Amino acid sequence: MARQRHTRQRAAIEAALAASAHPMSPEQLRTRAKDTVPGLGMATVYRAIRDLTEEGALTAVELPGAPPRYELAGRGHHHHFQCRQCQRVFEVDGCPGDLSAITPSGFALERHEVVLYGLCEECVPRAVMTP
Amino acid sequence: MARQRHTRQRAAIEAALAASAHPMSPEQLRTRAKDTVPGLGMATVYRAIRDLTEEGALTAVELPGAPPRYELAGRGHHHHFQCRQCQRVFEVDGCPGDLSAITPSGFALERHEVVLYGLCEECVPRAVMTP
DNA sequence: CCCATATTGAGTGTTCATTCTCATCAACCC
DNA sequence: GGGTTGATGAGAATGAACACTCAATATGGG
Repeated sequence: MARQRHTRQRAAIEAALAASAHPMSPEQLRTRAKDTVPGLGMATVYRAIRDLTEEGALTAVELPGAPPRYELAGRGHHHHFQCRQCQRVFEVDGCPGDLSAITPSGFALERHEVVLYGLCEECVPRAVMTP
Repeated sequence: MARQRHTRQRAAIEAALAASAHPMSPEQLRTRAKDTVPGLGMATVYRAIRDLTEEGALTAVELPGAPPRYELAGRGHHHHFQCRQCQRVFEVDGCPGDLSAITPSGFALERHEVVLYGLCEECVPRAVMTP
């Protein structure tokens, strides 16, 4: 059922999501929201994720080999970049475009995911120094 | 340590991998190999996967939101198509090509994954009939 | 063929992510 | 301000994927 009361914890979770530039794991979300509501429990974070997703306000970002991360919905079509060093996930604005050319014949293409891997802006310098 | 003896179960697992046109989950692998070795246990499948991967003969295919599947190594760069109906994963030969154009500036792109979703050859007809 | 021992398989353990339980707390209508 | 009751939080419970244990089995060199 939809929630009926406004609580500090729910507000903190939504604020953390709105403030973040990249999709967040439930743990990351809790850590951020704890700045506002120190006692915040994991169960509350998961409840918020469930409810917001049902409302359509939150989108799950599924990456290979990792639990889903979450970002606010309505950002339009985009992809993600995961840093192999810090593990953080960033948004990528572009898109390779129409992939029907590489779709096997007889198959119906409905959507696609592209994930880029490498080093993020912050980890590139560190990698150069450490051979 | 590397294995030292040839066993029926190991042979059955390797044969199942070689015979399959698409990456297989550990469960699928066990089901196929059981045709040859009925009593095959999961532990043996997981041990085979570990050993073959260490030897470089097996590659893990990580798909978003699903446990890894495995395919024999040495097939060259390619991507995958997952059917939303039967959940099977197929190989896709093409590749969108150079994605450095959409990589955020300052980031170092090392590799990419592309996953296509939709209906496979077998599920397309069924979907048309069932509205 | 025999036997030392690598390998197997059934069951148990572990780990991780997520959900549930329920007593306590706090929104919000009055 | 008080009371109703929905929301929270700590911890236990669940579920999935995979690794470990160990007695029984089977491989392959001699």
